[in-house]
Amino acid sequence: MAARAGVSPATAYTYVASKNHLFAELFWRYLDSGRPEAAGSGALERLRATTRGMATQLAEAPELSAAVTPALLSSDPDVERLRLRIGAEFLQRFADAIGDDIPAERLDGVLDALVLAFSGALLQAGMGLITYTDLGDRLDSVVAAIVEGHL
Amino acid sequence: MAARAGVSPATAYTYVASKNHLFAELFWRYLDSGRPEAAGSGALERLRATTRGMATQLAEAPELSAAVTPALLSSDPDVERLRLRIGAEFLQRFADAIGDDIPAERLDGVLDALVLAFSGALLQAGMGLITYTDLGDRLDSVVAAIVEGHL
DNA sequence: TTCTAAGTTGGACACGTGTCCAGTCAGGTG
DNA sequence: CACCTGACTGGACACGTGTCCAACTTAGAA
Repeated sequence: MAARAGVSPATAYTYVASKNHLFAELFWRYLDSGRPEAAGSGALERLRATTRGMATQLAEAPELSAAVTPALLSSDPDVERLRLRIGAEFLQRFADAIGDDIPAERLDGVLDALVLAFSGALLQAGMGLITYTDLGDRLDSVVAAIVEGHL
Repeated sequence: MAARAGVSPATAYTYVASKNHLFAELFWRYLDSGRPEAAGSGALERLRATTRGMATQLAEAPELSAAVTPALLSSDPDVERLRLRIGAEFLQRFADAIGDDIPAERLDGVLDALVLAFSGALLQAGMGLITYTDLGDRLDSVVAAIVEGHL
């Protein structure tokens, strides 16, 4: 990557702390570039639009998505920062999608379940167990299973 | 580890393919050693007993649990085999816990959500975002959020 | 006894991922 | 003009994770 950027490896390390940090940074910027404006009449519809949107985005950059999975596990402080930001971003998007369609006393559990399931799905895609293309369909049914009964 | 086993590193590599394979194998054996006999009167109760049991087990070997998280991401064929086995084991345990308390046409989605959420939780614990000790509580509310409305 | 096969070994080698540092170079400042 | 500063560089070095191989040991078969 340093070569592609026209600098020496040593110089590259003055911009990013590690390979993992580089991947995490790229992923974060890519994710951030695709902020959704998930509209829809109900929480389920908006949630699905949200996961669909993210799944589509990931499917459009499968190498990056696959590379970020192990990268985000690093204990590198710069990676940790981005990890938290990415996690918070997921949470925010799901919360926005739900709006106030789910009673406050159940919201945390549902959000938690959504974030964990989404992380799990990313993990499985990162390991090649499912393709990033299949992510969307898979998440549809999972999202439905989670929010059903809370609306 | 070779030194602890009293053999040379070269010999160790005749038994395991890689460091990742070693961790995956140890984790699988550890997981397999703690097969639950989750009994209970309802699916929710049995599911909670199942996740509780696994969370407790993981909490008792946090180093191993943390080590296996990145290890399982490896593309090493031996790791891949174990990964599938471990995933299948999770699925089986959840299916057993649910029994026939959830209608067949919804079972797949619910199981999928449970497995993904559980993987996600393992991931978060492996990254140090939550402790293995907190896993149990966290999973309780997530499991409830998922199966609620399907019973 | 001799031979064989399996298991084991030290040590050389390779690659990826960084770290470190002395030195160069270009651009702006006085 | 000389000087300074900050960015950049080659190259040496270090560590972890494996791979490979010729040689050695040992148990059991012939």
